[in-house]
Amino acid sequence: MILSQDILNDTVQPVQSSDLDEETLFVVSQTFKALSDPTRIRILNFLCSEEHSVNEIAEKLNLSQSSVSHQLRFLKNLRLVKFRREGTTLYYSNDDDHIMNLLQQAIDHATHT
Amino acid sequence: MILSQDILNDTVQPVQSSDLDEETLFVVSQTFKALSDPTRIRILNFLCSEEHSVNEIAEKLNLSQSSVSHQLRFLKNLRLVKFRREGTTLYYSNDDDHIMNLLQQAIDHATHT
DNA sequence: ATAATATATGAACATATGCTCATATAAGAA
DNA sequence: TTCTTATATGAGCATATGTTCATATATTAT
Repeated sequence: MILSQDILNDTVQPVQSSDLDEETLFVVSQTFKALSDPTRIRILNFLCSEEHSVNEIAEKLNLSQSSVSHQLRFLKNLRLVKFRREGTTLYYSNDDDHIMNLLQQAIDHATHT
Repeated sequence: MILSQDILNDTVQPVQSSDLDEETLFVVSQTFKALSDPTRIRILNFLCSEEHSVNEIAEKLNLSQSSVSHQLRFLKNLRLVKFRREGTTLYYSNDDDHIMNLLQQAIDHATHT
């Protein structure tokens, strides 16, 4: 069985550490900050497979509507999620496959250890 | 040119969102928290290629010795870095290639955008 | 033992974060 | 319009976080 980790570890070329400019530093830290909270991780993981409304998220994950809404705004500002309206209901979904991939790798890493 | 991202995106199988247990949630969030601070990102990026002493890190990155030491303790607790002693000098280095890989991917993603 | 150098640590402080509560807004139904 | 449902938002609060300052510890040299 070939895991994505193995493929990665075999193909990445040695990376040299160059100084990171402030812009990059900000974007990277913000991105990881988004993934550093259990509630946001659960929301992103829930949105990983398919779209869900705010209330669905709140109910399934046992969170308050307000808390979910606040976190979704955070994630939307970072363009990690997007939404589509249907009447009064907003369906949120994944908007950044690459970051979702990072999350999945970390989950695999943590689970598989 | 084949990028690691392309390889990844082509090989990962669709992931189903299952509920994450508390343990996994904690480990994943802690890991990303380590990568969510600009200072720690700079330190890890600096240690990416080769080992450095505490003072080297502080001088090269223009940080206080105390701040670097505190952050290194944080990173060591998460087993992201390790150290080796030589006299009174401690040389710190990367201790988790997989997480370093995540960081590099995020930096590439941010830079390459 | 004393001094010098390298690193670690604890307290204090300012700021950031995430939650709840109450309320506002928005869209559709009656 | 009024009511209902779904979501957004701001204030307030408790906790977490990152830095500095002062000092402790550890290793080596004299």
